[in-house]
Amino acid sequence: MAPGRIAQTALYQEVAERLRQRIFAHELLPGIRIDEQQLAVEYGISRTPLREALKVLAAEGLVTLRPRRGAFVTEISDQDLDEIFPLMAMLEGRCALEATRRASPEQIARLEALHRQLQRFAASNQIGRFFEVNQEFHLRIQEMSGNRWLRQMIQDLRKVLKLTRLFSLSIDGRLQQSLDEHVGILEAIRTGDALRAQTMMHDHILAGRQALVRGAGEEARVPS
Amino acid sequence: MAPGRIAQTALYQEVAERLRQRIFAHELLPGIRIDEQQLAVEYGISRTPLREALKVLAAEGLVTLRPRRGAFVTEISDQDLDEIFPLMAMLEGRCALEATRRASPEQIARLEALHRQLQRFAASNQIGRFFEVNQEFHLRIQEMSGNRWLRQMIQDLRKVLKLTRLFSLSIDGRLQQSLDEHVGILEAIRTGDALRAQTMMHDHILAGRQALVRGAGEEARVPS
DNA sequence: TTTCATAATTATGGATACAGTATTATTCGC
DNA sequence: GCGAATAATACTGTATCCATAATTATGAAA
Repeated sequence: MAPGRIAQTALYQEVAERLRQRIFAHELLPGIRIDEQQLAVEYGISRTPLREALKVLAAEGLVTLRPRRGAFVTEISDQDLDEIFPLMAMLEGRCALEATRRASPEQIARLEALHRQLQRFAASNQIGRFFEVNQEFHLRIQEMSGNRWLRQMIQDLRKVLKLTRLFSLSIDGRLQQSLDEHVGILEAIRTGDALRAQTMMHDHILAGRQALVRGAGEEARVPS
Repeated sequence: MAPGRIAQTALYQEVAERLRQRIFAHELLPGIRIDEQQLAVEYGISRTPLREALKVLAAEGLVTLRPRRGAFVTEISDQDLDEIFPLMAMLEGRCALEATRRASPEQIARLEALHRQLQRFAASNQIGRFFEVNQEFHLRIQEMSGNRWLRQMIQDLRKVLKLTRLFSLSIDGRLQQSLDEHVGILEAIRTGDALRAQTMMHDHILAGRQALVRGAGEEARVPS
């Protein structure tokens, strides 16, 4: 093990996180086999923590373990996407509902600050930054809902979604459309209209999926 | 390892399943520490597959791994229940909605057969059997929804719920009330009223939680 | 030339051994 | 007698080793 490491977190957790990042970065593409031995050598660790990390990722659905066959990055089908997005819409809609009911003025102000950041990144067409802050925006609302399990569930699904190359935001006009939808959501939260916030968030998520379907085939390619 | 075992599934999966059953049977109570070494000796296996099994259970939320402290059976608070039940209600409601839209006459007939079984077990006050078939009833509707992710999500939450001793069905009158609610759900599914099926299932789940809250303190004890 | 069977190689799954850290108990000092 | 510090013990975390199963390659036969 590398000396100087404080090792407060277990090694298998670190390995799991590194693998997650590589999967999310599409460096490890869905379907390919994850070579335990090679990775162990590459990371300079033994196979034991690596195997434990793979078990964790398998439980998250990011990798699929075939007995005696090895670990493979999970492949997500279009049908999976069609099943997951409506779920996400429902769950995030619920978040918006609960968040609206419990929102404090400070929390709303924080959301609006994030929204202004989004506007800036959209104006300068910084899609990467927009993507990050957008995640932060949604995460914040999930936290505001006060329901730990609801938030966890959404995060788990989002991990699975990150397996695919979803660049709905890079589709022409989607960035502005997304911003407009955020304005509506914020408005509903600000005025305390929980049901409207729920509906708008719900439709916002589904609109993301719609943009994907429309832009199918022309999705951006990222050189691994 | 026991000879004669075909061992198609990995050992860690078997161990995980055995531990799950012991946790669900409340043989391993929430909060207690799971002794790796002792269990390894007890099962006649090494610590390696046991540790992998614990990682899986941790991902499911059944056990909590405290770094350098060991594995503990997860403790569920009342607040957790208050957060989980509305979620379950929403998710199972959604299942009922989708199931209604896709229901074939054969599937409906199968549901009604299960319902008749429930009536029999209720009449003879066989709570254990009722509980089992009740699970089957709900699971069937989840499968009918055709959404793999929705079903998985509900099953995951249900696992966590099984950590606690939830015997709402053993509370006086709840058995009959549950049956009545099922009648309503079945009626909605049969007539194709998806929205009504959703609402009724939603309320059915919440009613289970309500019964629990009312019956708090007087919950029945089940040996093992 | 293609297909099937057998053998060899490689990788996964499980066991055992070792090191490091945390907890607990005992002893010493105040 | 009580509290703190140090030492010992026990358990987690990691590495190495071994066995078994799967896959691939090679050779022979059709």
